[in-house]
Amino acid sequence: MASSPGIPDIVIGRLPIYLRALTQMLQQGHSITSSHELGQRLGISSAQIRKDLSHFGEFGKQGTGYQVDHLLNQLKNILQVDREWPVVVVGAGDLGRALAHYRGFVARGFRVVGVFDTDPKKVGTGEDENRVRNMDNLEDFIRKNSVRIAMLAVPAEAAQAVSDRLVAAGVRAILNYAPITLAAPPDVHVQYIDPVMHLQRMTYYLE
Amino acid sequence: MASSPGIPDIVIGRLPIYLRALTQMLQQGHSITSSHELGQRLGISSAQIRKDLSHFGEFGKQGTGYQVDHLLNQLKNILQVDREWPVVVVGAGDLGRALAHYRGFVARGFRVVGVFDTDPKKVGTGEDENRVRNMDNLEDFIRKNSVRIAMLAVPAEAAQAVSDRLVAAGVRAILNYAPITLAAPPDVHVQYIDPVMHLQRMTYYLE
DNA sequence: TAGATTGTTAATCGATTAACAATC
DNA sequence: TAGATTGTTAATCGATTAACAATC
Repeated sequence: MASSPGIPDIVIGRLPIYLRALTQMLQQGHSITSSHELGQRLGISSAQIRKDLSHFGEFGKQGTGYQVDHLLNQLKNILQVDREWPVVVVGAGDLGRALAHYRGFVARGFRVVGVFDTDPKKVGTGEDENRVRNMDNLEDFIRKNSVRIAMLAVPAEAAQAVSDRLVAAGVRAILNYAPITLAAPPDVHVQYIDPVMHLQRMTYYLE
Repeated sequence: MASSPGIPDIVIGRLPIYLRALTQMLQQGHSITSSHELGQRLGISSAQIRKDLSHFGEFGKQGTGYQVDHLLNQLKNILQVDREWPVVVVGAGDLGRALAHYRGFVARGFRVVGVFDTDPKKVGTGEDENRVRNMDNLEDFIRKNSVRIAMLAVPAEAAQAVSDRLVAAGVRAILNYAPITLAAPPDVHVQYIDPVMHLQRMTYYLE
């Protein structure tokens, strides 16, 4: 999770938000926008958006604003999603299969190229790229396909062990759906998705 | 999303992380811990953990640390997850069904009490509480069951309209899986889960 | 030109960390 | 008692915001 250069992590975290909003704007036919308009949509100040973008260059025009498609492409380039990253899904339970079937990845830079599970009943089920593979072949597959990104949808008890195998095989980014904090080397990026944590954050404010 | 009292939002957001780690510690048989130990596990400084907790009271003992089960219960109380919140899932696609089937909610304060979809082919499928209900009955169901929390797993195009209906019916917390920013009144809390945004955040650092 | 909006600097605000007295 | 760790204060650090010259 180390970030050597000068750009704050929190800024990087907002770029995908901008990217998503700009994509939507383009779909809605907006060809020009401004930091003010974008900010209003997202509940972010216009100053923050301009400041964030200024870390990477100048993308706008005084008096006019930003060309949506141009800014979009710049952000894709910065985030390195102007290409298609192969991704493996580990765990073929309900969630793993939902991830494997999800149609929204490709348009945004990712393609699920392999799904893995230990359960012999699950291995072999599913169509094409979603055919569930045996976990024994995990490392081979990752190496042969130069996979750098994995989504982890196994039970909490298994998550750390699987994570270690992924890292050893060359994975450098893990999106972990198991509700535990993973231990990983500093050059491996881990992000967490745990719906319960989001819900618990909201119940604090309820009533 | 308004937070009137003095406790920073960012602090509230860390409490579920502490809660999760403490639960795991208890399972592993630790009955006592310290801010230092907890911090190491989570990659957070011990000072920050003590500072965060100090907003809510004094939960430790000098020289000793924290009684895990006691701190756990205190945090559950603060976050209001020392009870069981009824939750509806809207959208019975792959993701919605995965959420409906997920066994991990109940132990952490939430119970899926209803699943809704517009598709007549889906309505009526599923067992017991997971039986998919017709969207026409959404408002009635929410009111009758005093539901305050919803998980939104519908296509992006439908999300805003469904959100408006949920809010009108009394929902005050929405966990949105659709990849769009929702517009909602200030007293409605919205959290977002978009795996692609997490992936895009990591690709920035790859290579 | 007049109006609008950028990119950037300086000021403000808030969060994190370091340090330590209190005390178990 | 001696060692350890809390809760809290003050210092540091970093992020956000306000303001504005530049300029399209």
